[in-house]
Amino acid sequence: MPERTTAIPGPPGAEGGVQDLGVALLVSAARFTRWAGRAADAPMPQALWRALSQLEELGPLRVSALAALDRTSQPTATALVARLVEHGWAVRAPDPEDGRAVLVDVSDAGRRQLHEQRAAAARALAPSLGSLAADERADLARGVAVLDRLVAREAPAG
Amino acid sequence: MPERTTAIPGPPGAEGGVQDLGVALLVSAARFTRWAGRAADAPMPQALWRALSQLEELGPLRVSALAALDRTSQPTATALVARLVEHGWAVRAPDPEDGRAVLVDVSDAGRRQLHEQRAAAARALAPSLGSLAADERADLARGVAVLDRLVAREAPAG
DNA sequence: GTGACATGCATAGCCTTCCTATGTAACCTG
DNA sequence: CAGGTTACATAGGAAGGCTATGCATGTCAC
Repeated sequence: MPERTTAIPGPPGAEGGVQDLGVALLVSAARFTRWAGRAADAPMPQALWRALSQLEELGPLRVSALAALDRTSQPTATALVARLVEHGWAVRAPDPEDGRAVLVDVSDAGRRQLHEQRAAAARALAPSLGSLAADERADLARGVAVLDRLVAREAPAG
Repeated sequence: MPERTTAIPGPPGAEGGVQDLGVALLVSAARFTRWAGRAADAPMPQALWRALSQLEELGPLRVSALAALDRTSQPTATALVARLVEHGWAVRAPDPEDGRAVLVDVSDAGRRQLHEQRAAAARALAPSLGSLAADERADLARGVAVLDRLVAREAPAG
């Protein structure tokens, strides 16, 4: 094999960095997400799991707020909510303060489902993560923390 | 704000870490991928960009090898290759050693497109990454490195 | 050789997940 | 209460992915 030079020149030494870091991060995150999504045979499709997580984290939400948080269009959020409600994982209630708005929240069944989903994901990933050295896991955890802050910072004000 | 407790509870038991790390990683990676994918108005759809990157990194590949690397089904890889070829970003050649097989490789146009894609992604992410502190970026870079190793380790033998 | 199985890719048909554009009902402002 | 704005729903369509299946080529036992 001709050993092509790598397509993603990592930030080996100097700064080189912000540009490469962004691309490397995007590539790695995308590949990992894809891999993990297939490895874990999910009880719930990704889109629903994402939406349901947002609801659990951030309480009752309007459809449009959910759309903003999930970075989807409002129609997509409407559809997601409809499917969640069909499954019994979320409930819709009129907003007492605004007749146009709808407040969506997780149901108890949704919470249970979410825990199961997370457990399945954890099971699927455990072997791989377990094969890492302790300091690698620590690096990964710090990276995740930064990533969380990054994404949160870009989040809509709500 | 009611301050709901975090959505990602840990297993009460012993080490606590690996499980949570996996779920947190998956959640963050998925959210980041989704956010970045929308923020960068991509000249090329994600699926094509993924496939093309693999081709550039790993040289001429059989369709089935590409499928394995990209964690897609073989029919999906066939479709991706067809679209890449349509755009002129990849070329197909018969495998001289196996009449059934096809060797796919990036074209020069594909390489140019890929560089442009990466530049666009870098531009889109630069402001966010730039807003991080230097040590945060370093943490992130280390995390990405670990993630790369993790995904690579799970990759098919090829 | 030649029949039987294995392998590599293509095709068919379907589902999910998104999008934009547009409609409708409820709010607000003068 | 007319006109604009806001919040959600609906319509229609594209992309990306899957399983199942078909077809051609290799491989191996005999």
